[in-house]
Amino acid sequence: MSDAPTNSAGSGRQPIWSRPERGARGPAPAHSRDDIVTAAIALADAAGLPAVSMRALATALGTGAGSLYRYLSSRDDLLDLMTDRVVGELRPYPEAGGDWLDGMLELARRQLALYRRHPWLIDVMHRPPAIGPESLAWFDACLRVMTPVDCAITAKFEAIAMTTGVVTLFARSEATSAAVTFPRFDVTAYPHLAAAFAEPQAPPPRRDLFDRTLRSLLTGLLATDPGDPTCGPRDIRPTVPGST
Amino acid sequence: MSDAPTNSAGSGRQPIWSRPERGARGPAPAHSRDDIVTAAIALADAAGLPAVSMRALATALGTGAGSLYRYLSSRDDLLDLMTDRVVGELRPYPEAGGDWLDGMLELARRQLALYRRHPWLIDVMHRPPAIGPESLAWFDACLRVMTPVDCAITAKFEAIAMTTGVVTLFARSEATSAAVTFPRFDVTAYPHLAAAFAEPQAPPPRRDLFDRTLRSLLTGLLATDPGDPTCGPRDIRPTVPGST
DNA sequence: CATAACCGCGAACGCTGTTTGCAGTTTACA
DNA sequence: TGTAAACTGCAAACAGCGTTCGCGGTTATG
Repeated sequence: MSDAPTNSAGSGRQPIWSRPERGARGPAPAHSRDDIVTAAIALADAAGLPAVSMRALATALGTGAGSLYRYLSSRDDLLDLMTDRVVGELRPYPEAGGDWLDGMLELARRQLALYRRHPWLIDVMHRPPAIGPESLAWFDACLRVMTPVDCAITAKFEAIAMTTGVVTLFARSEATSAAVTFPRFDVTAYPHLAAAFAEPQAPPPRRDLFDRTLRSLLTGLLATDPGDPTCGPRDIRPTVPGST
Repeated sequence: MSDAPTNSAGSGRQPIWSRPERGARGPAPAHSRDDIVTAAIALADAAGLPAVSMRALATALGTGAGSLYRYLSSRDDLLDLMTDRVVGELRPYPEAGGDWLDGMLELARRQLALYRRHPWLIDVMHRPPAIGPESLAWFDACLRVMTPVDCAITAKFEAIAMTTGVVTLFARSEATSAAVTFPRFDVTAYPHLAAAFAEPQAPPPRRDLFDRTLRSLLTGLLATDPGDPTCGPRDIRPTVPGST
């Protein structure tokens, strides 16, 4: 557990979405990619990602572990498919036209809800992401929401990356909040920490930390540097979705 | 790989730092905790975290895999020790007195440098952190730097958590930047993405993304406490074309 | 001195992802 | 139509992992 991340692209093979689901010669496969992914997601939702072993998945499908390699070239392929499948749950995406910051916040909130619905996503996301069609659609939706923002595309990509990153931070923080227990140390060596714990317990934490964090981040990344031509607000240029 | 994170505290045992390094009865141990941790870090620095298997580590120490369990109750203990050891490399910590934002940025930069020096830290950090003495010292340093900020302690803890989280985001982004390759899809289904790729390649990405991100984040998180002028502007919402 | 505790060691357990060879089935092509 | 290639399912096996267990030898305590 918790070792170096890998994904299917790391092994030099092309992603699973560009491989045919079945050959044209032999008998019809007993299962489909969708069936396998559905069963795997059910297992992960029920008992976490470690429960999705090739043997357990095969058992759930009523077959053997080795047979799964007729459909997947590796377990990473399976995780890629699972990820892209649940990313599809983020649909339908909001239309362009509203405030871009509210739009991005809505997308981020939906993403956080997805992490809550499928906590194993937090574990999967450790690996370099394998971008499937649904992930591309989500990217596209982000760019559409940010259409009114007139800055370099790289800045928008940065904003997307940081947004999803912050979402994962919150998701992980929520998932492990109960496990963060400070050990009983000799706190005299840490005066500020001791003072912090000595203070009267603060009121319940602000509930809008998620929104505030993302608002600060996005405005800072996309709108705070008017002197820099590569980022920040410029002239209003009417943009049409889909136009180059 | 990339499965559910665990740490030594998860198994209900007390952290390794509160367990005696050796008993008082038998022969002197052939190795020390520090030796083992040093060897493990050397292995991880050289070949990544997967290279730090109990067998490989034992071989590097000239012993057997099972013998390591005289010193560690699990591999998670080893990872905890490794983490806390390298966190010690963040010392010496800056004195209080300067601008707290600059101080936090300096701490964050040092943390990022640590991730670059020990890339396996990115993989280790997936697990809920086991807080050792060096981690506590780092926490204390953060609180000391933020002393002039007059807000609730919970807000400072939030700021620390988000800061280290953003650092890990950047570290992971740097470590896997070469692996992020978009697949050759039919981009016609993703008009905004296609438009983004059709645009002339943007100039090299801004170098100060790290600083800008953290400045936006920290000011946004800590400057919202009413009645505190030292925390900076309260309304950082800029004027962006397209936003209502 | 005896006893309990500790150390190093090697073999083994259960688990993982993955590979391989075999038998049976379906399709494509000559 | 016949044959060969390609494909499927399956069980066994491989290599690796973290971890446990029982063994003899060593050390400190009562």
